Amino acid sequence: MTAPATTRGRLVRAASELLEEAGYATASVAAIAERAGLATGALYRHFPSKAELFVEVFRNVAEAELVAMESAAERSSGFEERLAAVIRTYATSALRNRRLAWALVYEPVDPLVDAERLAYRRRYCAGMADLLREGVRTGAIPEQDVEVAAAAVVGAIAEALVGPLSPLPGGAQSEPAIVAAIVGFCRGAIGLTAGSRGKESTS
Amino acid sequence: MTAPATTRGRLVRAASELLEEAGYATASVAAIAERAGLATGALYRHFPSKAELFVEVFRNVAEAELVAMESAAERSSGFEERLAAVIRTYATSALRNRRLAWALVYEPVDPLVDAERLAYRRRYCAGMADLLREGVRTGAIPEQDVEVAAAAVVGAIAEALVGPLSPLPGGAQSEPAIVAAIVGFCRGAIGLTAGSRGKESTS
DNA sequence: TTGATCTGTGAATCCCGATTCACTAGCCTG
DNA sequence: CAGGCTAGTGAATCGGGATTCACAGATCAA
Repeated sequence: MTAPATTRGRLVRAASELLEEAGYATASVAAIAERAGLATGALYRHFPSKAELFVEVFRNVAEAELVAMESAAERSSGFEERLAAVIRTYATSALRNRRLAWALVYEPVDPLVDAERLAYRRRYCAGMADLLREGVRTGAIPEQDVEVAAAAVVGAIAEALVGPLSPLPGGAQSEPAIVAAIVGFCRGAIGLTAGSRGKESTS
Repeated sequence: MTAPATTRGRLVRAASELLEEAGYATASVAAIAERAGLATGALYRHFPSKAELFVEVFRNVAEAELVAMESAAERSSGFEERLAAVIRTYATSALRNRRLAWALVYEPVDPLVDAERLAYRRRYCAGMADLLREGVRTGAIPEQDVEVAAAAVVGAIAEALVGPLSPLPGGAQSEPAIVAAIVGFCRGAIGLTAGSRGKESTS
């Protein structure tokens, strides 16, 4: 986000940008190096392989994402607010950059990078499970299988936001509306009273 | 499922099997041909490319899946039963063969094959949206954004079942329990009263 | 029987992107 | 300034899998 002072930093930056713009597949070593203003060989002075470079890219992005969600959770108090804040944070960020979100969640990558992504998802899912557990403990939501519920919540958000079926491509809707619909969906899903469910009037 | 009478059929069969067993990446032309008892070149007598072969494979599997779900829906009456039947059908089949389900939903494939997969998901999602719309119309579930809800339901199921975070790999649970948890989750998600939510007792 | 067409063979070829490597340029240190 | 280090160059190499192709056998119609 700030200054890619070092060459290494510029490479990471270039790789991130290409990932955002055109996906992992298009982010060839040649392209990355060129964008960083280097020749292909130089990349290997800084990373043992393309995969390792992307491990770092993924780690960066994922870390930032997780931090944002954690701080969002801390900023709000009470189970319901926390849940909404976490979902909204993720949803908003994913919506801001769909391609990146897609790469982070679904896009095919080397096994090495995949491991990183998996770790990220696990942490995200674990965090969600913790949150749900808290809700169950305090009686905010009914007894339930929090592991499955957490996975399902994560999946629901991901699919609704970045999946190939996501609403925008087809029947355009405003982003806030989508986010609201998702929050409502998830609330109901885990047993909170529903509140608004996105669409107020029959269209 | 029945007789791979024609050579073409044997190729499709072989490709499906390899897809199930080890995924798209491992299903090289050489491997497919070998399993079908042919030399690599022969494949090209029947399909213009590997991708086109897999388009057919995907189409077959997806078609069967959709038919199964439709017939499940028709066999049951009333919104709640229909919904449960559809989810249970999908969940059960995915659980029976996770690898295939994964390939069908997430695994990296050529653009050509991807288009086929996308079409399949769209149809599935559209079906779900129709079902939800019916629910809204009959008053079984509250007014809501059925498009987003349908996508979220599909995503929740997929993630909970075949996603890398899915419960089985880690903390083993019985399949029926997972299916039940998912059905409960989805019921709540769209605004049905929850009923059982999978876990009856605090573990 | 002849030859035309179809199906199959499998080694050779192509393609394409990651990786290597011989070499250059700047820079610090004694 | 020589020697040694780091950073960088970009063409050549490598690897792996899809695709092609020159060459059979088999079948069938005339």
